Amino acid sequence: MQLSTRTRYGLQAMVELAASEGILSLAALAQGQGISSAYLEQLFRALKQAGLLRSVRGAGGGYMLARSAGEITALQIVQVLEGNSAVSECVSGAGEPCERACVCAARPLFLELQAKINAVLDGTTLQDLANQYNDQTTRFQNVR
Amino acid sequence: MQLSTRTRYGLQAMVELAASEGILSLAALAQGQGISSAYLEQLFRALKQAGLLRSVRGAGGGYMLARSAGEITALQIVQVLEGNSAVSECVSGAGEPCERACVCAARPLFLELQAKINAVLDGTTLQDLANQYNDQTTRFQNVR
DNA sequence: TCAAAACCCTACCTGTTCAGTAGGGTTTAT
DNA sequence: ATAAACCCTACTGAACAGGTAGGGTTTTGA
Repeated sequence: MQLSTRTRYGLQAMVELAASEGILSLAALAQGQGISSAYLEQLFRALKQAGLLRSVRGAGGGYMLARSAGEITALQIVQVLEGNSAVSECVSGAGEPCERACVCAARPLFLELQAKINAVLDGTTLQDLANQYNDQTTRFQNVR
Repeated sequence: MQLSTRTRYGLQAMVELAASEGILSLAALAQGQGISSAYLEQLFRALKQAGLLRSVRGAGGGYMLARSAGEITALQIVQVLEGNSAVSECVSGAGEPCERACVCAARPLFLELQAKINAVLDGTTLQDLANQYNDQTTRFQNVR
């Protein structure tokens, strides 16, 4: 039931991009999160192919959001990075339900669960997260 | 993000027990779901240790719910069968948040997600699922 | 009584996935 | 032209999911 680290790292890096409102290099982002840039690169490649990121090559280059932060939802990011985002195969939109669907005792529960999860993810944009992130960081710095 | 088959099978079997309102043998339940009784047994042992099931040994024995179906929630079952029921370590009630919690961009999202998931699971009892199951089965039989 | 049904328990196995590394390419600013 | 930075493929090691195997012990019912 856990989200993968791919998703966690990817989300965090996307929020940093949203908060910085500009271009950031892979190396800078990776260092900020304490992971290797090679690993973060894999995640960013997937996000780029999905149309959520744009990249600028060459010295001084880096990554930036392909759209405004308010137009990118957590759901979009999760769907790209999480291999299997459905709670159970039988409720993944694409595939057909399992052959026992019409007698599956748990399916109504799974459907409800999936709906709520998607609602939360789809209702949260990078802008929302970036705002919270800024508040949090500010408070944190004040405390120090 | 998927639930394990342990959880799915366990839930389904528990609902069957709730719907039958009596004692059922492991063999009968396993056959009903098309899995081996040895596998289902593992799940049931865990559920028994957690106080959700009672067993009767010997010929003619089997398993039954330890409490009424209305008093057993999906959350209880999931927590027993799903090794790691939290969306992310940093929001699992027991452990402390990760060392980056106060600067984690994604934590507010994870907290909200976890809360909604738990609300759905905790708000669903075996009785609810058994009712839906009976309705469904009845309709299905009528169609045939 | 005694055999079979049924629960009880511990190991083990096997394939997949996660998490991450390695290492070489190509583009571009300076 | 050189170094920064993105681009891409392949591989690896550990953990876990999803079972199987095989031997107990308890109890019923003929």
